[in-house]
Amino acid sequence: MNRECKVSLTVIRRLPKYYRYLGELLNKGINRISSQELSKLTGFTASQIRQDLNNFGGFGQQGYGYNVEELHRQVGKILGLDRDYNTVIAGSGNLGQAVANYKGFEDAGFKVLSLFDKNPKLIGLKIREVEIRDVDLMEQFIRDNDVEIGIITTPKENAQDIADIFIKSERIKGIWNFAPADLKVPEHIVVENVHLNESLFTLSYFLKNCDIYNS
Amino acid sequence: MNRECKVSLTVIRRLPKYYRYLGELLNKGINRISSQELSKLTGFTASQIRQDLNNFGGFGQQGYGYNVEELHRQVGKILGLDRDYNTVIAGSGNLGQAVANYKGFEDAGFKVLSLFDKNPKLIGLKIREVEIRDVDLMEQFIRDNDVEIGIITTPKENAQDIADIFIKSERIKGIWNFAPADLKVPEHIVVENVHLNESLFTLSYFLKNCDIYNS
DNA sequence: TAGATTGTTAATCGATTAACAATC
DNA sequence: TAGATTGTTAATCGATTAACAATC
Repeated sequence: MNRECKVSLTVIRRLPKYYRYLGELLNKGINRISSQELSKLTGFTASQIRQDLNNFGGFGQQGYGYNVEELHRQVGKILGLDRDYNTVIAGSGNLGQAVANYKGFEDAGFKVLSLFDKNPKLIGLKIREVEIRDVDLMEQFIRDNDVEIGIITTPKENAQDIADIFIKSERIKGIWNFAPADLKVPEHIVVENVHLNESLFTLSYFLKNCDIYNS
Repeated sequence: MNRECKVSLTVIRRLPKYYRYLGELLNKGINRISSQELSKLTGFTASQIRQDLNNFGGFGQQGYGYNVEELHRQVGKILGLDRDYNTVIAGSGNLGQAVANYKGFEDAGFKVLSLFDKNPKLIGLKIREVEIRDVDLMEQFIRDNDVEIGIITTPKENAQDIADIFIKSERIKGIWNFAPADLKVPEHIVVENVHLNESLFTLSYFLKNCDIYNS
Protein backbone atom coordinates (compact mmCIF):
# COMPACT_ATOMS: atom_id res chain seq x y z
CA MET A 1 0.00 0.00 0.00
CA ASN A 2 1.01 3.52 -0.76
CA ARG A 3 4.30 2.43 -2.21
CA GLU A 4 5.67 4.51 -5.01
CA CYS A 5 4.59 4.09 -8.59
CA LYS A 6 7.93 2.81 -9.67
CA VAL A 7 6.90 0.74 -12.66
CA SER A 8 6.27 2.73 -15.82
CA LEU A 9 2.82 3.29 -17.24
CA THR A 10 3.73 1.60 -20.52
CA VAL A 11 4.46 -1.61 -18.63
CA ILE A 12 1.27 -1.40 -16.57
CA ARG A 13 -0.87 -1.01 -19.66
CA ARG A 14 0.47 -4.26 -21.05
CA LEU A 15 -0.39 -6.28 -17.94
CA PRO A 16 -4.13 -6.58 -18.61
CA LYS A 17 -3.36 -8.12 -21.99
CA TYR A 18 -1.10 -10.71 -20.39
CA TYR A 19 -3.85 -11.36 -17.90
CA ARG A 20 -6.43 -11.88 -20.62
CA TYR A 21 -4.34 -14.31 -22.64
CA LEU A 22 -3.26 -16.21 -19.54
CA GLY A 23 -6.93 -16.58 -18.63
CA GLU A 24 -7.66 -17.97 -22.09
CA LEU A 25 -4.79 -20.44 -21.80
CA LEU A 26 -6.06 -21.47 -18.40
CA ASN A 27 -9.49 -22.17 -19.84
CA LYS A 28 -7.92 -24.27 -22.54
CA GLY A 29 -6.19 -26.35 -19.89
CA ILE A 30 -2.70 -25.29 -20.99
CA ASN A 31 -0.47 -25.13 -17.93
CA ARG A 32 2.88 -24.05 -19.30
CA ILE A 33 3.92 -21.12 -21.50
CA SER A 34 7.21 -19.60 -22.63
CA SER A 35 7.85 -15.92 -23.22
CA GLN A 36 8.22 -16.77 -26.88
CA GLU A 37 4.77 -18.32 -27.07
CA LEU A 38 3.27 -15.43 -25.12
CA SER A 39 4.97 -13.16 -27.63
CA LYS A 40 3.14 -14.84 -30.50
CA LEU A 41 -0.19 -14.38 -28.73
CA THR A 42 0.19 -10.83 -27.53
CA GLY A 43 2.37 -9.33 -30.22
CA PHE A 44 4.90 -8.02 -27.70
CA THR A 45 8.47 -9.29 -27.98
CA ALA A 46 9.59 -12.15 -25.75
CA SER A 47 12.32 -9.94 -24.36
CA GLN A 48 9.81 -7.27 -23.46
CA ILE A 49 7.53 -9.77 -21.76
CA ARG A 50 10.33 -11.18 -19.61
CA GLN A 51 11.43 -7.71 -18.67
CA ASP A 52 7.90 -6.57 -17.89
CA LEU A 53 7.28 -9.51 -15.58
CA ASN A 54 10.61 -9.13 -13.85
CA ASN A 55 9.55 -5.72 -12.66
CA PHE A 56 7.39 -7.60 -10.19
CA GLY A 57 9.37 -10.74 -9.49
CA GLY A 58 10.82 -13.83 -11.11
CA PHE A 59 7.73 -15.82 -11.94
CA GLY A 60 9.40 -18.14 -14.43
CA GLN A 61 11.77 -21.02 -14.36
CA GLN A 62 14.79 -21.40 -16.61
CA GLY A 63 14.42 -24.09 -19.20
CA TYR A 64 10.71 -24.40 -18.50
CA GLY A 65 8.96 -21.11 -18.91
CA TYR A 66 6.01 -19.93 -16.86
CA ASN A 67 3.29 -21.86 -15.10
CA VAL A 68 0.07 -20.48 -16.58
CA GLU A 69 -2.08 -20.76 -13.47
CA GLU A 70 0.57 -19.28 -11.21
CA LEU A 71 1.39 -16.41 -13.57
CA HIS A 72 -2.29 -15.65 -14.14
CA ARG A 73 -2.86 -15.42 -10.42
CA GLN A 74 0.26 -13.31 -9.89
CA VAL A 75 -0.59 -10.83 -12.64
CA GLY A 76 -4.14 -10.65 -11.31
CA LYS A 77 -2.77 -9.85 -7.89
CA ILE A 78 -0.49 -7.15 -9.29
CA LEU A 79 -3.51 -5.60 -11.02
CA GLY A 80 -5.50 -5.70 -7.78
CA LEU A 81 -7.93 -8.30 -9.10
CA ASP A 82 -7.56 -10.53 -6.05
CA ARG A 83 -10.36 -8.72 -4.23
CA ASP A 84 -13.75 -7.12 -4.85
CA TYR A 85 -14.61 -3.46 -5.33
CA ASN A 86 -17.87 -1.67 -4.77
CA THR A 87 -18.73 0.76 -7.54
CA VAL A 88 -21.50 3.14 -8.51
CA ILE A 89 -22.36 4.50 -11.93
CA ALA A 90 -23.34 8.14 -12.38
CA GLY A 91 -25.33 8.56 -15.58
CA SER A 92 -27.88 5.86 -16.40
CA GLY A 93 -28.20 6.25 -20.14
CA ASN A 94 -27.22 3.51 -22.56
CA LEU A 95 -23.55 3.72 -21.70
CA GLY A 96 -24.15 3.51 -17.97
CA GLN A 97 -26.53 0.60 -18.50
CA ALA A 98 -24.01 -1.10 -20.78
CA VAL A 99 -21.35 -0.91 -18.08
CA ALA A 100 -23.83 -2.09 -15.42
CA ASN A 101 -24.85 -5.01 -17.61
CA TYR A 102 -21.39 -6.15 -18.51
CA LYS A 103 -20.86 -9.52 -16.88
CA GLY A 104 -17.11 -9.37 -17.41
CA PHE A 105 -16.65 -6.59 -14.87
CA GLU A 106 -18.66 -8.35 -12.21
CA ASP A 107 -16.69 -11.54 -12.79
CA ALA A 108 -13.50 -9.58 -12.26
CA GLY A 109 -14.77 -8.40 -8.88
CA PHE A 110 -16.25 -5.01 -9.71
CA LYS A 111 -19.74 -4.87 -8.17
CA VAL A 112 -22.13 -2.17 -9.34
CA LEU A 113 -24.21 -1.36 -6.25
CA SER A 114 -26.32 1.35 -7.83
CA LEU A 115 -26.81 3.54 -10.84
CA PHE A 116 -27.69 7.21 -10.45
CA ASP A 117 -29.41 9.75 -12.62
CA LYS A 118 -31.29 13.01 -12.35
CA ASN A 119 -33.95 12.05 -14.90
CA PRO A 120 -37.17 11.16 -12.97
CA LYS A 121 -38.19 8.80 -15.78
CA LEU A 122 -35.17 6.62 -15.09
CA ILE A 123 -35.15 6.78 -11.29
CA GLY A 124 -36.62 3.62 -9.80
CA LEU A 125 -35.94 1.41 -12.83
CA LYS A 126 -33.78 -1.64 -12.40
CA ILE A 127 -30.96 -2.78 -14.64
CA ARG A 128 -30.31 -6.43 -13.89
CA GLU A 129 -31.18 -6.21 -10.18
CA VAL A 130 -29.42 -2.87 -9.85
CA GLU A 131 -31.63 0.11 -9.10
CA ILE A 132 -31.34 3.56 -10.63
CA ARG A 133 -31.48 6.16 -7.85
CA ASP A 134 -31.70 9.92 -7.65
CA VAL A 135 -28.26 11.45 -8.01
CA ASP A 136 -29.03 13.61 -4.95
CA LEU A 137 -28.77 10.43 -2.86
CA MET A 138 -25.43 9.42 -4.31
CA GLU A 139 -23.03 10.98 -1.83
CA GLN A 140 -24.77 9.38 1.14
CA PHE A 141 -25.07 6.06 -0.67
CA ILE A 142 -21.33 6.01 -1.30
CA ARG A 143 -20.64 6.59 2.38
CA ASP A 144 -23.13 3.97 3.54
CA ASN A 145 -21.86 1.26 1.22
CA ASP A 146 -18.08 1.53 1.17
CA VAL A 147 -17.98 2.45 -2.49
CA GLU A 148 -14.42 2.96 -3.70
CA ILE A 149 -14.85 3.33 -7.45
CA GLY A 150 -17.05 5.91 -9.17
CA ILE A 151 -17.94 5.54 -12.82
CA ILE A 152 -18.96 8.57 -14.86
CA THR A 153 -21.16 7.95 -17.90
CA THR A 154 -22.91 11.31 -17.98
CA PRO A 155 -22.66 13.95 -20.71
CA LYS A 156 -19.48 15.98 -20.43
CA GLU A 157 -21.36 18.96 -19.05
CA ASN A 158 -22.10 17.08 -15.82
CA ALA A 159 -18.86 15.17 -15.46
CA GLN A 160 -17.05 17.59 -13.17
CA ASP A 161 -20.10 18.00 -10.93
CA ILE A 162 -20.25 14.24 -10.50
CA ALA A 163 -16.52 14.11 -9.80
CA ASP A 164 -17.02 16.78 -7.15
CA ILE A 165 -19.63 14.62 -5.42
CA PHE A 166 -17.23 11.67 -5.52
CA ILE A 167 -14.54 13.85 -3.96
CA LYS A 168 -16.89 15.20 -1.34
CA SER A 169 -17.90 11.69 -0.28
CA GLU A 170 -14.33 11.06 0.88
CA ARG A 171 -14.72 7.39 -0.02
CA ILE A 172 -14.03 7.25 -3.74
CA LYS A 173 -10.43 6.33 -4.52
CA GLY A 174 -10.70 5.89 -8.26
CA ILE A 175 -12.82 7.38 -11.03
CA TRP A 176 -13.49 5.64 -14.33
CA ASN A 177 -14.45 8.48 -16.59
CA PHE A 178 -16.25 8.01 -19.92
CA ALA A 179 -17.07 11.68 -20.45
CA PRO A 180 -14.88 13.52 -22.96
CA ALA A 181 -13.53 15.91 -20.35
CA ASP A 182 -10.44 16.09 -18.16
CA LEU A 183 -11.50 16.03 -14.53
CA LYS A 184 -9.96 18.11 -11.79
CA VAL A 185 -9.46 15.93 -8.73
CA PRO A 186 -7.13 15.93 -5.73
CA GLU A 187 -3.89 14.04 -6.17
CA HIS A 188 -4.87 11.04 -4.08
CA ILE A 189 -7.76 10.15 -6.38
CA VAL A 190 -6.92 8.08 -9.44
CA VAL A 191 -8.63 8.89 -12.75
CA GLU A 192 -8.74 6.52 -15.68
CA ASN A 193 -10.27 8.00 -18.80
CA VAL A 194 -12.04 6.22 -21.62
CA HIS A 195 -12.12 8.90 -24.26
CA LEU A 196 -14.12 7.31 -27.06
CA ASN A 197 -13.83 10.40 -29.18
CA GLU A 198 -10.08 10.21 -29.14
CA SER A 199 -10.16 6.55 -30.05
CA LEU A 200 -12.51 7.11 -32.98
CA PHE A 201 -10.45 10.05 -34.27
CA THR A 202 -7.32 7.94 -34.15
CA LEU A 203 -9.11 5.37 -36.29
CA SER A 204 -10.11 8.01 -38.79
CA TYR A 205 -6.54 9.31 -38.90
CA PHE A 206 -5.24 5.91 -39.95
CA LEU A 207 -8.08 5.46 -42.38
CA LYS A 208 -7.00 8.61 -44.14
CA ASN A 209 -3.26 8.40 -43.87
CA CYS A 210 -2.12 4.82 -43.71
CA ASP A 211 -2.63 1.42 -45.13
CA ILE A 212 -1.28 -0.57 -42.25
CA TYR A 213 -2.14 -0.27 -38.60
CA ASN A 214 -3.57 -2.55 -36.00
CA SER A 215 -4.31 -1.87 -32.35
CA MET B 1 -3.62 9.01 -49.70
CA ASN B 2 -1.72 5.83 -49.07
CA ARG B 3 1.33 7.72 -47.98
CA GLU B 4 3.48 6.08 -45.39
CA CYS B 5 2.65 6.20 -41.70
CA LYS B 6 5.67 8.28 -40.93
CA VAL B 7 4.41 10.05 -37.83
CA SER B 8 4.63 8.00 -34.66
CA LEU B 9 1.60 6.58 -32.89
CA THR B 10 2.36 8.49 -29.70
CA VAL B 11 2.06 11.77 -31.59
CA ILE B 12 -1.16 10.72 -33.33
CA ARG B 13 -2.81 9.79 -30.05
CA ARG B 14 -2.22 13.32 -28.75
CA LEU B 15 -3.88 14.99 -31.72
CA PRO B 16 -7.49 14.32 -30.67
CA LYS B 17 -6.81 16.06 -27.37
CA TYR B 18 -5.45 19.12 -29.13
CA TYR B 19 -8.51 19.03 -31.34
CA ARG B 20 -10.85 18.88 -28.37
CA TYR B 21 -9.26 21.79 -26.52
CA LEU B 22 -9.02 23.86 -29.68
CA GLY B 23 -12.73 23.26 -30.21
CA GLU B 24 -13.45 24.45 -26.69
CA LEU B 25 -11.35 27.57 -27.21
CA LEU B 26 -13.17 28.20 -30.45
CA ASN B 27 -16.52 28.01 -28.66
CA LYS B 28 -15.28 30.47 -26.10
CA GLY B 29 -14.40 32.89 -28.87
CA ILE B 30 -10.68 32.81 -28.15
CA ASN B 31 -8.80 33.19 -31.38
CA ARG B 32 -5.16 33.03 -30.38
CA ILE B 33 -3.18 30.49 -28.36
CA SER B 34 0.48 29.90 -27.57
CA SER B 35 2.08 26.51 -27.13
CA GLN B 36 2.60 27.45 -23.50
CA GLU B 37 -1.10 28.06 -22.94
CA LEU B 38 -1.99 24.85 -24.78
CA SER B 39 0.47 23.13 -22.51
CA LYS B 40 -1.43 24.29 -19.44
CA LEU B 41 -4.69 22.99 -20.87
CA THR B 42 -3.53 19.63 -22.17
CA GLY B 43 -0.76 18.76 -19.73
CA PHE B 44 1.73 18.14 -22.53
CA THR B 45 4.87 20.31 -22.60
CA ALA B 46 4.99 23.33 -24.85
CA SER B 47 8.02 21.89 -26.56
CA GLN B 48 6.21 18.65 -27.25
CA ILE B 49 3.22 20.48 -28.66
CA ARG B 50 5.32 22.53 -31.04
CA GLN B 51 7.17 19.45 -32.16
CA ASP B 52 3.98 17.43 -32.60
CA LEU B 53 2.40 20.10 -34.77
CA ASN B 54 5.54 20.57 -36.83
CA ASN B 55 5.26 16.98 -37.96
CA PHE B 56 2.46 18.22 -40.17
CA GLY B 57 3.51 21.75 -41.02
CA GLY B 58 4.27 25.11 -39.51
CA PHE B 59 0.86 26.27 -38.34
CA GLY B 60 2.13 28.96 -36.00
CA GLN B 61 3.66 32.36 -36.26
CA GLN B 62 6.70 33.54 -34.33
CA GLY B 63 5.92 36.07 -31.65
CA TYR B 64 2.18 35.40 -31.97
CA GLY B 65 1.39 31.75 -31.43
CA TYR B 66 -1.34 29.84 -33.21
CA ASN B 67 -4.62 30.98 -34.64
CA VAL B 68 -7.22 28.82 -32.87
CA GLU B 69 -9.65 28.50 -35.74
CA GLU B 70 -6.95 27.74 -38.29
CA LEU B 71 -5.21 25.19 -36.06
CA HIS B 72 -8.50 23.53 -35.15
CA ARG B 73 -9.34 23.11 -38.81
CA GLN B 74 -5.86 21.86 -39.68
CA VAL B 75 -5.75 19.28 -36.88
CA GLY B 76 -9.25 18.18 -37.86
CA LYS B 77 -8.08 17.74 -41.42
CA ILE B 78 -5.07 15.72 -40.30
CA LEU B 79 -7.39 13.46 -38.30
CA GLY B 80 -9.64 13.00 -41.31
CA LEU B 81 -12.52 14.91 -39.74
CA ASP B 82 -13.03 17.12 -42.77
CA ARG B 83 -15.44 14.62 -44.33
CA ASP B 84 -18.24 12.22 -43.42
CA TYR B 85 -18.06 8.47 -42.89
CA ASN B 86 -20.80 5.88 -43.17
CA THR B 87 -20.73 3.36 -40.35
CA VAL B 88 -22.68 0.34 -39.14
CA ILE B 89 -22.82 -1.15 -35.68
CA ALA B 90 -22.78 -4.90 -35.17
CA GLY B 91 -24.28 -5.78 -31.81
CA SER B 92 -27.34 -3.84 -30.71
CA GLY B 93 -27.19 -4.24 -26.95
CA ASN B 94 -26.68 -1.32 -24.59
CA LEU B 95 -23.21 -0.58 -25.82
CA GLY B 96 -24.20 -0.58 -29.48
CA GLN B 97 -27.18 1.63 -28.66
CA ALA B 98 -24.97 3.94 -26.63
CA VAL B 99 -22.64 4.43 -29.57
CA ALA B 100 -25.58 4.89 -31.95
CA ASN B 101 -27.11 7.47 -29.64
CA TYR B 102 -23.98 9.47 -29.06
CA LYS B 103 -24.49 12.84 -30.68
CA GLY B 104 -20.79 13.67 -30.55
CA PHE B 105 -19.89 11.07 -33.15
CA GLU B 106 -22.54 12.23 -35.57
CA ASP B 107 -21.42 15.81 -35.14
CA ALA B 108 -17.89 14.73 -36.02
CA GLY B 109 -19.13 13.24 -39.27
CA PHE B 110 -19.61 9.59 -38.36
CA LYS B 111 -23.08 8.54 -39.55
CA VAL B 112 -24.58 5.33 -38.18
CA LEU B 113 -26.65 3.97 -41.07
CA SER B 114 -27.85 0.84 -39.32
CA LEU B 115 -27.44 -1.39 -36.31
CA PHE B 116 -27.39 -5.16 -36.67
CA ASP B 117 -28.18 -8.04 -34.37
CA LYS B 118 -29.17 -11.68 -34.52
CA ASN B 119 -31.73 -11.40 -31.70
CA PRO B 120 -35.23 -11.38 -33.30
CA LYS B 121 -36.56 -9.35 -30.39
CA LEU B 122 -34.29 -6.45 -31.32
CA ILE B 123 -34.59 -6.64 -35.10
CA GLY B 124 -36.97 -4.00 -36.39
CA LEU B 125 -36.58 -1.65 -33.43
CA LYS B 126 -35.34 1.85 -34.01
CA ILE B 127 -32.70 3.73 -32.05
CA ARG B 128 -33.06 7.41 -32.79
CA GLU B 129 -34.25 6.91 -36.41
CA VAL B 130 -31.72 4.13 -36.96
CA GLU B 131 -33.13 0.67 -37.54
CA ILE B 132 -31.82 -2.57 -36.09
CA ARG B 133 -31.57 -5.14 -38.87
CA ASP B 134 -30.83 -8.84 -39.10
CA VAL B 135 -27.09 -9.41 -39.11
CA ASP B 136 -27.56 -11.72 -42.10
CA LEU B 137 -28.35 -8.62 -44.15
CA MET B 138 -25.25 -6.76 -43.01
CA GLU B 139 -22.80 -7.68 -45.75
CA GLN B 140 -25.18 -6.63 -48.52
CA PHE B 141 -26.14 -3.48 -46.65
CA ILE B 142 -22.50 -2.45 -46.38
CA ARG B 143 -22.07 -2.89 -50.12
CA ASP B 144 -25.23 -1.02 -51.00
CA ASN B 145 -24.49 1.96 -48.76
CA ASP B 146 -20.77 2.67 -49.09
CA VAL B 147 -20.07 1.85 -45.47
CA GLU B 148 -16.40 2.29 -44.61
CA ILE B 149 -16.33 1.86 -40.86
CA GLY B 150 -17.61 -1.16 -38.97
CA ILE B 151 -18.21 -0.99 -35.24
CA ILE B 152 -18.21 -4.16 -33.16
CA THR B 153 -20.18 -4.10 -29.90
CA THR B 154 -21.00 -7.80 -29.70
CA PRO B 155 -19.81 -10.24 -27.05
CA LYS B 156 -16.25 -11.38 -27.66
CA GLU B 157 -17.42 -14.78 -28.90
CA ASN B 158 -18.94 -13.19 -32.00
CA ALA B 159 -16.36 -10.50 -32.66
CA GLN B 160 -14.22 -12.41 -35.15
CA ASP B 161 -17.28 -13.62 -37.09
CA ILE B 162 -18.43 -10.03 -37.45
CA ALA B 163 -14.95 -8.96 -38.49
CA ASP B 164 -15.01 -11.69 -41.14
CA ILE B 165 -18.24 -10.30 -42.56
CA PHE B 166 -16.68 -6.84 -42.65
CA ILE B 167 -13.68 -8.25 -44.50
CA LYS B 168 -15.86 -10.20 -46.92
CA SER B 169 -17.84 -7.07 -47.79
CA GLU B 170 -14.69 -5.57 -49.31
CA ARG B 171 -15.92 -2.11 -48.33
CA ILE B 172 -14.91 -1.76 -44.70
CA LYS B 173 -11.62 0.07 -44.26
CA GLY B 174 -11.61 0.47 -40.49
CA ILE B 175 -13.00 -1.48 -37.56
CA TRP B 176 -13.76 0.07 -34.18
CA ASN B 177 -13.73 -2.90 -31.87
CA PHE B 178 -15.25 -2.86 -28.38
CA ALA B 179 -15.04 -6.62 -27.83
CA PRO B 180 -12.22 -7.82 -25.57
CA ALA B 181 -10.57 -9.80 -28.33
CA ASP B 182 -7.77 -9.22 -30.82
CA LEU B 183 -9.15 -9.47 -34.32
CA LYS B 184 -7.43 -11.12 -37.24
CA VAL B 185 -7.80 -8.91 -40.29
CA PRO B 186 -5.87 -8.35 -43.51
CA GLU B 187 -3.20 -5.68 -43.37
CA HIS B 188 -5.11 -3.05 -45.32
CA ILE B 189 -7.89 -2.90 -42.72
CA VAL B 190 -7.29 -0.66 -39.74
CA VAL B 191 -8.42 -1.85 -36.29
CA GLU B 192 -8.83 0.45 -33.32
CA ASN B 193 -9.61 -1.34 -30.09
CA VAL B 194 -11.49 -0.04 -27.08
CA HIS B 195 -10.63 -2.62 -24.47
CA LEU B 196 -12.68 -1.55 -21.47
CA ASN B 197 -11.40 -4.45 -19.41
CA GLU B 198 -7.83 -3.29 -19.84
CA SER B 199 -8.78 0.24 -18.89
CA LEU B 200 -10.59 -0.86 -15.73
CA PHE B 201 -7.73 -3.16 -14.70
CA THR B 202 -5.28 -0.31 -15.11
CA LEU B 203 -7.43 1.75 -12.77
CA SER B 204 -7.47 -1.02 -10.20
CA TYR B 205 -3.69 -1.36 -10.46
CA PHE B 206 -3.21 2.27 -9.51
CA LEU B 207 -5.82 2.02 -6.80
CA LYS B 208 -3.79 -0.71 -5.19
CA ASN B 209 -0.29 0.47 -5.84
CA CYS B 210 -0.13 4.21 -6.10
CA ASP B 211 -1.37 7.37 -4.63
CA ILE B 212 -0.85 9.60 -7.57
CA TYR B 213 -1.95 9.02 -11.11
CA ASN B 214 -4.17 10.82 -13.54
CA SER B 215 -5.09 9.85 -17.07
C1' DT C 1 12.52 48.53 -32.42
C1' DA C 2 11.76 45.32 -28.39
C1' DG C 3 9.28 41.46 -26.85
C1' DA C 4 7.28 37.25 -27.70
C1' DT C 5 6.96 32.85 -29.46
C1' DT C 6 7.72 29.77 -33.05
C1' DG C 7 10.44 26.11 -35.66
C1' DT C 8 14.22 23.25 -35.21
C1' DT C 9 18.47 21.31 -33.59
C1' DA C 10 21.04 19.16 -29.86
C1' DA C 11 21.01 16.84 -25.34
C1' DT C 12 18.72 13.92 -22.29
C1' DC C 13 15.98 10.53 -20.90
C1' DG C 14 13.39 6.26 -21.13
C1' DA C 15 11.84 2.16 -23.48
C1' DT C 16 12.84 -1.64 -26.50
C1' DT C 17 15.76 -5.05 -28.35
C1' DA C 18 19.70 -8.08 -28.38
C1' DA C 19 22.68 -11.08 -26.16
C1' DC C 20 24.15 -14.38 -23.01
C1' DA C 21 25.35 -16.32 -18.51
C1' DA C 22 22.72 -18.72 -15.08
C1' DT C 23 20.12 -22.64 -14.19
C1' DC C 24 16.23 -25.66 -14.34
C1' DT D 1 23.96 -34.49 -19.21
C1' DA D 2 21.99 -31.65 -23.09
C1' DG D 3 18.46 -28.58 -24.35
C1' DA D 4 15.60 -24.97 -23.26
C1' DT D 5 14.37 -20.76 -21.44
C1' DT D 6 14.66 -17.52 -17.92
C1' DG D 7 16.61 -13.23 -15.60
C1' DT D 8 19.51 -9.53 -16.42
C1' DT D 9 22.91 -6.58 -18.45
C1' DA D 10 24.45 -3.92 -22.42
C1' DA D 11 23.34 -1.77 -26.89
C1' DT D 12 20.09 0.43 -29.63
C1' DC D 13 16.46 2.98 -30.70
C1' DG D 14 12.91 6.44 -30.14
C1' DA D 15 10.61 10.06 -27.60
C1' DT D 16 10.90 14.04 -24.64
C1' DT D 17 13.02 18.09 -23.03
C1' DA D 18 16.04 22.02 -23.35
C1' DA D 19 17.90 25.64 -25.80
C1' DC D 20 18.16 29.19 -29.03
C1' DA D 21 18.37 31.34 -33.56
C1' DA D 22 14.90 32.95 -36.66
C1' DT D 23 11.32 36.08 -37.20
C1' DC D 24 6.82 38.03 -36.58
